[in-house]
Amino acid sequence: MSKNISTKDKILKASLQSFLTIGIDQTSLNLIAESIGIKKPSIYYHFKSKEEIITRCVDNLLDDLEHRIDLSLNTHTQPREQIEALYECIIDFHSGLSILVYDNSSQPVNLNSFFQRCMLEHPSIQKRIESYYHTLQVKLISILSSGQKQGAIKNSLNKEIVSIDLISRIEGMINLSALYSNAHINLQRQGLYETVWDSLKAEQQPKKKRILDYKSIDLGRKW
Amino acid sequence: MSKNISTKDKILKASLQSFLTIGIDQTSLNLIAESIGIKKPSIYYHFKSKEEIITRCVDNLLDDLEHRIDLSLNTHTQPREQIEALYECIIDFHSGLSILVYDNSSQPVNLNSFFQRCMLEHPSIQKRIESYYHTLQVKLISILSSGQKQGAIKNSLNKEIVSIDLISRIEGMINLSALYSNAHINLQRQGLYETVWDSLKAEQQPKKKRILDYKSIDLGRKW
DNA sequence: GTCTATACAAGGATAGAC
DNA sequence: GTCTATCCTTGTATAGAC
Repeated sequence: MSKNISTKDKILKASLQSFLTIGIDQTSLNLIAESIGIKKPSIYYHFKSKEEIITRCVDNLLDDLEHRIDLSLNTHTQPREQIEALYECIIDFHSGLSILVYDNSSQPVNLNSFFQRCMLEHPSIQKRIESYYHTLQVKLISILSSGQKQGAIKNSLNKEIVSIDLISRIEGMINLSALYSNAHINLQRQGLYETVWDSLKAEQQPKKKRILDYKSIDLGRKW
Repeated sequence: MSKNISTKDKILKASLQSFLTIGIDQTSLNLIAESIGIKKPSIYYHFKSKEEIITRCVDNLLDDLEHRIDLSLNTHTQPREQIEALYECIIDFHSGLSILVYDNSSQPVNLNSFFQRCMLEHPSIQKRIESYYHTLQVKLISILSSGQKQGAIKNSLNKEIVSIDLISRIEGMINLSALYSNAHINLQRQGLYETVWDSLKAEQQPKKKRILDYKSIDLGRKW
C-alpha cells in the first residue's frame, strides 16, 4: 500500500531530496526524472513547471511541520514542557528530513538556505514562509502569556521580542550545525533548553531538572 | 584615488553584490560584466573561472571579518565587553554588506545561505568556512577561560558547548531577520546581550547595565 | 501516462583580432 | 585588456506518437 506511491508523489519526494542536498538550481528536471526512472517530459504531465514543484515542496513541508507542532503542543500544558516540545518537534522534523534525504541522520539538513532560495522564486512562497514564522511566533506568545498568568514565567519580559529570540535560538543551532563540524544539535540542546528556561522563569520558581524525557540519541548522530 | 579601482576589484565587488542578493546560480558572468560596463569574455582575463571568483569573494569576506574581530577584541579586556564587541563586530559587518549590496541597511543580508551554497562548489571553500567558525570558537573559549579566572564567569559551564551556543545565537538572529519580517536585529540585540550575559556570569557578580555604549540606530533599519 | 524528438534560451568558456 | 564571434553543454519546456 505505502509502496505503491503515485508518480506525482515520487517526483515531489525526489525533488525535495535533491533540493535539500544540492540545492534548487543544481537540481535539473532531468536529474529528478532519472532518479525515479522516468523521462524528463513525463514530469510535465504532473506539474506545469519547476516552480510549481518547488511551491508544492514548500507547502507540503510547512503544512506537515505546523501540523506536528499543533499535535505536540496539545499534549502539554506547562510552559516549560511546551517550549521544549516545540523545540523537539522542530529538531525531530529536521532529523526526519535528514533520514529522508541522506538515508541517515548524521548529515545535517538546513531548511533556511532552502527557504531563502525559494523566496526568490515567487512572492507566494515568500508569503507561505512568512506565515509559518508568524504562526510559530503567535504560538510562542500564547505560551508565554499563559505561563505569566500561572506565575511560572517572568512578567517583565517583552513577549514580542522574546518569542523571536526563542525561534532564532533553535534555528541558529540547526543552521550552524550545517556549516560547522563542531556544532552538533544533539550535544547542544540540553544546554539550550536549560539556559532558555533560566532566562524565562519567574524568580521564585523552584529549580526542576529535565521536565521532558526526551529520547536519548547516540552521540555520533548530528541530531 | 579610491575611485580608480581596478577592473579585477570591480568584478569582485559586483559579483559579491549579486551573489548576496540573487544567489550564485542566478548570477551569470554576463550579468556581472554588464553591471560594470564590460563584456563577458573580459572577465576571463582576470579570473580563470566563475569558481575562482566565488573563492576570492569568500576569502576576502572572511579575511576582512576576522581582521575586524581581532582589532575589536584587542580594544577590550573584560569578558562581557569582549563578547558584546564580537557580536557588534559581526552585526556591523552584515550592516556594511547590506549597504554595499542594497545601498541601504534596511535589507538584511544572509551570509549563511551564501556559505551553504559555496560549500557545494569546492572543498577548499568548505575548509575556509570551517576555519572561520573554528577561529571564532577558539576566541570565544579563550574569552570564557579568562573570564573564569577573573571570577566573572561561571566555572560550571562547558566552554566547548557554550562557545558554539554563543555563535549560533548571533547567527540565528541574523538568519531569522532575513526570513521573517518581524525579526529585526536592532530590536533584538539589547535583549540578546542581556540574556547572554545572565547565562554566563558568576552568581556573585554585581549587576551592571550596558557595558558597551553601542551606537543607537534608528529603528527603521533592520540592523 | 509516458515516451521520442525537438525547439529555444542561456550559461560557461575559448580563439583570435585589435 | 578588452573586444567580437563562436563552441559546447545544459536547462526548461512543448509537440505529438504510442
